[in-house]
Amino acid sequence: MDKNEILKALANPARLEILNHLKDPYAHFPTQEHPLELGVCASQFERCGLSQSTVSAHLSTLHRAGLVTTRRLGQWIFYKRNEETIAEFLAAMQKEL
Amino acid sequence: MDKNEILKALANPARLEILNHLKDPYAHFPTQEHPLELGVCASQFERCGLSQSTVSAHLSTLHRAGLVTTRRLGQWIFYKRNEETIAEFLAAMQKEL
DNA sequence: TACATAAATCGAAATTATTCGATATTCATG
DNA sequence: CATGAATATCGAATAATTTCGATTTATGTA
Repeated sequence: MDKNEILKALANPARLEILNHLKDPYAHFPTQEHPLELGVCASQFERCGLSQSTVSAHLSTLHRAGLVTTRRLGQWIFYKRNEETIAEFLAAMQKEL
Repeated sequence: MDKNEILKALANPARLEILNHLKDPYAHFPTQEHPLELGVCASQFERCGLSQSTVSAHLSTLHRAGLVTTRRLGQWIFYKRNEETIAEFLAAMQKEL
């Protein structure tokens, strides 16, 4: 867990919104064809008003920081929050900040 | 409390180090002439290997984010952690992240 | 194999962050 | 009022971030 990588990833409103929307996929991504239990696929996040390539870059940043997990199923990649890393980060911040 | 301002302020190793060193001034700034109860004055942070103007800019960023308080005494400005804002931020992260 | 869809990557432009040295400001002291 | 010390601000160079459209890659399907 790289704390600075995580802080840099969180220091952006769009990425914070992505992480937040992932907390309740049923509320925020009701249009997804695939079951939301699998996760949310990348294209769904374009409703935040960003282009496909920008969304992809943000998701890559979140993944690099360990804040989301990915799971490929066919041509789709499903994203979920990585609650373990998020909890570990929050605990570290409580302790060290 | 602007969460994004705080996250941006924290997403930098130098500023994180400043905040951390302020947790135990007696350990990290034993050379300061003035009593450390007043806080730590800006020039003390130059021991982190950054120039005076760079340190000043980092302290300004931390102050703008509300993470430190300042107190002017004569020609010195003493810095302390703003534990209230830090605690508020940590609580918000626990709740919202 | 050809085509369609999802996502990643590339290249470029605009903005923001980081850092410095030099200069300005603020305040105390002689 | 002149000087010195602490801090802030300015201007500039460089690097990193953000964003896009275009292209590429990977996968599934006709």
